[in-house]
Amino acid sequence: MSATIRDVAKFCGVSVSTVSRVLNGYTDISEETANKVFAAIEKLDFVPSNTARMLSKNDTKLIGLTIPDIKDPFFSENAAGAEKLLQENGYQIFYGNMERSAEKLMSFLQQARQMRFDGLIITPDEWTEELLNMLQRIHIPVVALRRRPPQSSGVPYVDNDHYKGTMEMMTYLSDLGHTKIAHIVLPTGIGEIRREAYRDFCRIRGIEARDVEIDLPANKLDQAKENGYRAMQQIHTAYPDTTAVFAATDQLAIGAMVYLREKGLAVPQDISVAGVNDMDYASLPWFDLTTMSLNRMEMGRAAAQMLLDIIENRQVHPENLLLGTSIIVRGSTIKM
Amino acid sequence: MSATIRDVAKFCGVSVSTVSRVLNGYTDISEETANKVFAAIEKLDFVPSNTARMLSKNDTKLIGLTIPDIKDPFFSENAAGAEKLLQENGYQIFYGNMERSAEKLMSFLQQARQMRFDGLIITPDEWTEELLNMLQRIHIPVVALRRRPPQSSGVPYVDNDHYKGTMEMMTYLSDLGHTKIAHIVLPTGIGEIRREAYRDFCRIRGIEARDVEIDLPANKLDQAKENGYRAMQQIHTAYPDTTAVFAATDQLAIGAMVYLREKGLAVPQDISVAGVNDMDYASLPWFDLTTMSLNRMEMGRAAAQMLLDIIENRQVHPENLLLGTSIIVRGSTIKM
DNA sequence: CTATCCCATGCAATCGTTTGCTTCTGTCGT
DNA sequence: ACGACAGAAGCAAACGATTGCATGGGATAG
Repeated sequence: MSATIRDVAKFCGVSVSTVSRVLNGYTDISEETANKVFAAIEKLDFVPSNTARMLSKNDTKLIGLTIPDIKDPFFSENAAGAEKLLQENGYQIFYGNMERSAEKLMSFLQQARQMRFDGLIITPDEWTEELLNMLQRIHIPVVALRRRPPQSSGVPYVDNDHYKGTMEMMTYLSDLGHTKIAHIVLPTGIGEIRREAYRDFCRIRGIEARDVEIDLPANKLDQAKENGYRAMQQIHTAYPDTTAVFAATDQLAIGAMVYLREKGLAVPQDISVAGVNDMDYASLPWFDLTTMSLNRMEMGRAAAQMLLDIIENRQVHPENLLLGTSIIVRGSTIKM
Repeated sequence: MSATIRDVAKFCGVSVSTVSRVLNGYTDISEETANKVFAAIEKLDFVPSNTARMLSKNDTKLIGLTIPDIKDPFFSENAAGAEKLLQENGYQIFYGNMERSAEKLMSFLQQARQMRFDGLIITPDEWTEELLNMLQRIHIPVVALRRRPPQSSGVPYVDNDHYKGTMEMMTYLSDLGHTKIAHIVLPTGIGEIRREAYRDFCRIRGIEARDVEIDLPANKLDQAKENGYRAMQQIHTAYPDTTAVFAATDQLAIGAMVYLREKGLAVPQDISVAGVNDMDYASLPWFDLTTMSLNRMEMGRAAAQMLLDIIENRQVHPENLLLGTSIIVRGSTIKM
């Protein structure tokens, strides 16, 4: 098919190793030879086979990165952040779309091993025994994103500091004068951390905790709006005097707003609403949503950096990293 | 490092080729030997090297797929559609995030060649000479998605039938009694097709064409909302009696709605608004947007099917494919 | 003038599979 | 009893690079 390094060598009457050295920019080659080789490469339209190179060098410069749900732009931005840094360091990213399926994750990891990836950045929906075993077996450096692995696993991870962020949001709402603040909880590990922060805050300030958990399975997070609606309904029924709601995602917040407006309650005049994520439509007039913004790109970048440190042996066992969040104040929250 | 096929062979006292045949499910192997081999594989935790296999078989089962903009969920769904079919056929997808950069596309194609991809599905922002030359050179089967390649290039493509879809939407609006219908044009190839359909429709029905083109560069399509706002402003100034607007994307439509409401005009009572894409927030109460829905998943799937047909020589030169669209009627459009 | 060293290049093993051919053994038909 | 045949397994040559080591020749030093 395509020309090989041998063809190039033959074409300009040098040995294969010489061509290889030219290709890899070795300096102990006479300029004359180098030029001949370049000319031949051009002429024969030769492109070195990555496959052969991988085999020969026994490393692939390939990093596997899982995307839990390709439809969720959040993850895409994580990925974009990681990609940039890795490419700068000569690595290619191999994406795996998990569609929220643990099974797909397993098969991706199996693939990773067959393909001899140099590293992995994963965002599992759940840390199961099976997953930990698999990671153990494949002998590929791995860092986790957004889902805290069990301490004992030794898998380093990068996430936003949801505890601190929640505290900040609650402080913000509290400083506005709100004392009856509800919280819509996401039934995930992260959700639990935020709930914990929420409850701690309530305890410290001596206000009532009003958290309601939505019952959406982890693989159906796209029904978030409906769930926000239902959660708001519950809150409204159980705690009619609530003046502020902190929802665990913007989508939940929007669902809540839909409910409130349906009931003739004005946001923010009657009740303040805040979310998490700063999705791109959060800034639209109707929503104008106050939200806790996560560092999407930066997370990916940080995870990639961590992985590179491990792969290139700069750091065998890096510290976990919790990135700061920030609160974006818009019109959906208002002074009591 | 990892165990090789040789280790397995040695371990159970057979030849390398025997192990290979077991691995590949050949039938001319005694059951006894096969079992021994399986046991050894298990014991040694052997995983065959894909790299070596690729080199040896001279094919990679890798398909490159470009994503113009990872933040746009539209493309993600294209990808998801393609992925499913390809995986069913034993291919892996290698994604490339182009970030709307022609340069990145070129370097991805170069990569594709080095990696010896078996096929490519690309969605270029523009069909440049440079791009066509590159495709010519790399000798990899390719199909295009969503951007019509020049006829002469011979690159087959899959897209929605924007002409027909636009006609349908215009017919719908017209049937509602609207005769003063404006159109917000996207400055892309697809935009041009829709504009053409729009103008043809106006000519046929004998109504005035009121199309305004937005001036957003192709790499800044995320500013669509601002542009929709400005376009609506232009329309409102130039044609104050307009009663319906068909915007080329949902985001533009939303930008238009923002403008209208700011000016105290009610949608749909004063003016009907329709978009294209059925983005997930189009169905939210405030927007409740009538829209032309494109077949996101199906497009990816169809492109993948076409590519497989070429790769596996079932069809050397497939016909281009235009998928049907459908109009989703919601509350943003109303009878005159 | 020769011993030494360096520069540029070639040789050949290696990476881990696949696969066409050969070889061996035992069975069956005649 | 013997050749033909088939089933099961092995040999060794690919696949297309990389790289440690060997080698040749010219320049330099003593």
